[in-house]
Amino acid sequence: MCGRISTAGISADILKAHFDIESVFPFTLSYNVVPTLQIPAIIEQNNIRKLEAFRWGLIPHWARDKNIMATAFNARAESVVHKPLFRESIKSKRCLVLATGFYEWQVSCGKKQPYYIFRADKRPLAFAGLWDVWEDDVTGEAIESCTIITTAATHQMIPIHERMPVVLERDIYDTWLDPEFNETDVLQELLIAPKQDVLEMYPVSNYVSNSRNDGEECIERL
DNA sequence: CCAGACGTTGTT
DNA sequence: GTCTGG
DNA sequence: CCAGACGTTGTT
DNA sequence: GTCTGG
Repeated sequence: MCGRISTAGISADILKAHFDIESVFPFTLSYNVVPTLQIPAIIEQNNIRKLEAFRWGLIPHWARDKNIMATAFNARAESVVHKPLFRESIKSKRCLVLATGFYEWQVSCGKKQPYYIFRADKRPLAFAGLWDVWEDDVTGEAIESCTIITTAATHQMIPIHERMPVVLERDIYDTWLDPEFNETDVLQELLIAPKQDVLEMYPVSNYVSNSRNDGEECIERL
């Protein structure tokens, strides 16, 4: 799993209804959302922000230069609580990264077949995410960055890929978004046991494999 | 103590 | 910032 | 993550 | 092979 996700079909009203949020930002629908584009995110309770402002890949506030952790594009649920890179964010800078679905490439016989994966109930997915703010000592430039947490694939996903993003359920949102809550053992429990049978998937064309491509064709069933 | 690392995926 | 390795 | 580029000079 | 852009 990586940053290739889709916001196809999400609207502000849908987000309000599903996430119990009072205000949302205006944003653009995208079928093939790459890490730096319009991925909505909820940061803390009742405060939803456009992830466009965020850089994909967590840059911890203590990083000497902003490129040092360019490859922290995912965090593993199994270790996120203990890793120096994530241990601060996991305590008080958790967020939800919202999408209607994501893509994963199944490799067999050396060929890659992309799949579109989404909730069977058609609701938006809420990925468990982390964020942080990094400031340049010299220029004062501030960069907000984020990442999502991955876990072992559910039995449904296994045929396609070994890992998948942590998809949180509605009853978890409040706890996950509460910056005061920092019982890391409880948080880890939430992450490592993904709910089964929540997702549905179908193969899509290779059109989506080029991240410059966007539009309905990305999620058309083959 | 100080210095240096701090990450994941996928592929080999 | 905080942990690990030496 | 995957796909695609990977370069410079001079001219508009 | 490795980096960049999306």
